Amino acid sequence: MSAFASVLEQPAYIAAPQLLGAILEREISGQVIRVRIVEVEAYDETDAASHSYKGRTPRTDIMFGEPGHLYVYFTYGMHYCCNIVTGPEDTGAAVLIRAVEPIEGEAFMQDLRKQAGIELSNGPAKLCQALGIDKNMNGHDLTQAPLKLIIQSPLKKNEITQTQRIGISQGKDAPWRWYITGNPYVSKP
DNA sequence: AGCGGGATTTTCT
DNA sequence: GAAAATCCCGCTT
Repeated sequence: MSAFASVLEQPAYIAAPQLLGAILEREISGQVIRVRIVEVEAYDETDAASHSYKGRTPRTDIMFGEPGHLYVYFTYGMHYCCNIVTGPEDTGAAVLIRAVEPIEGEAFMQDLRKQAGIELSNGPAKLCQALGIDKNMNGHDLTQAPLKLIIQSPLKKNEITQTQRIGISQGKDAPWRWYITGNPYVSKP
């Protein structure tokens, strides 16, 4: 079994820390952008903060679908955020990507974002804009172009910080946020 | 440096 | 009708 499937078929809170350090490869307008995931949060249907908590709706349908697909949601009337659906299938689980670090194509990301430096991708709505992700990408299979997820070998435990999630009112107690310790693109340490 | 409002979709009360 | 897994801008200390 590939690393992709064996990681993502697990529950979100187990898959999430293993996605730190993974590479996202985006092809858009003939350009290639590559970034590294540096901050994630886990959500599932047992979790009051999750969109899937209150059951399956047209919007959350993707979360209950196949692991390894992309769940994009529109929020606050202005912003897109993207998640990686995890398993087991039909559990309404996903990992929110909160921050990424540019590796390649940073100049083109700046064109999409109209911002530079840390501001390129140190937050969930920011990185979606920098990668040109919108609702047309909802349900996309992350093994396929133009957006691929490439999972790397797991980071050492001392490179990862685990803490509580950000920007939610319910379920604040669950320590379901992970980030790469000391990485400058992390939205809030 | 820090607070407060605005933008405006999907869902629930 | 209001709140939400957010960000940005303008105003005040």
